Amino acid sequence: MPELPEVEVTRRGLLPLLKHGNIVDIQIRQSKLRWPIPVQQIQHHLKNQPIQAITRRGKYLLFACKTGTFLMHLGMSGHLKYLSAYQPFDKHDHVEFSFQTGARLRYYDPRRFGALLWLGDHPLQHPLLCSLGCEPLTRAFNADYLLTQSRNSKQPIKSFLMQQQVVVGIGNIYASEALFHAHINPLRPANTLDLGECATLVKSSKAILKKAIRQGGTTLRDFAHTDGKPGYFSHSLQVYGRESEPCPVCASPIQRITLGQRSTYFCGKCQH
DNA sequence: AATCGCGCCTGACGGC
DNA sequence: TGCCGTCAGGCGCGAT
Repeated sequence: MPELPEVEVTRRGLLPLLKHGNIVDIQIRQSKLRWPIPVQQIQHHLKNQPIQAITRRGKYLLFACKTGTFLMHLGMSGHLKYLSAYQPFDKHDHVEFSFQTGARLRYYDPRRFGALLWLGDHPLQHPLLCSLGCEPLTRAFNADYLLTQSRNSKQPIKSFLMQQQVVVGIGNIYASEALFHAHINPLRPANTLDLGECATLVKSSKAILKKAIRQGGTTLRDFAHTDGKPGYFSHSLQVYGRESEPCPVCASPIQRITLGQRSTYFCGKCQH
């Protein structure tokens, strides 16, 4: 469940963990994720430590402890289960952290494209984090920034928007949604957008992400108390996954094309 | 320097 | 019923 809104909703849902005392046990049932989990380091640095803060950078979750920080990425299919007591393990429950109070945090990821790494004392200097672009919901992501960044890129704007070195957190779904909202054709070379279009796209991206996070608030309750199924937000998607359906604005059929080997949805009439 | 395409994995779904 | 191809929300890497 990997784009920024889902990760942010997950982060907020996990904050109660800060009150569950020390991690008393870490069970790693499958260490082969995108990179092998550094089992020894994780065990050594986290056992008998409380989690002091949970933050997010792009789609990465960062868990801070006195001994350092560990990173979690949910890949394509990962999500976290926050249990108040033991439950039987699912086949794809790869890691479990048990807390003093009996609460448990489980990392579940059928496709295993995710990651769990130990970053130590200077997490933001880690290679995975140090070259990330700005956070989309901050003032750093603005029209001037997007204009400057895009000047020497001929990439389709949709692919460009998904580059985490430019702006973090926008994945395949929200890229299509933001461009639809901004009335910009996903195929447009990034360097052909003018300042006004950059402003619109920035505004649209922020609006879409914020709305998704708000709706994730609903999912948050499910996340904490039921089986932890990820939120899909599909009911609010305007174009994603809606090939051939009428455009919600002009009713002409939504088109699906492939860009950078990813499905891309747009309205050929509304988006220029 | 920028961009493309591959591969990592499992599972769901549709067609035959 | 089973088999097979296709598709899936990410991302780093090597090749061009």
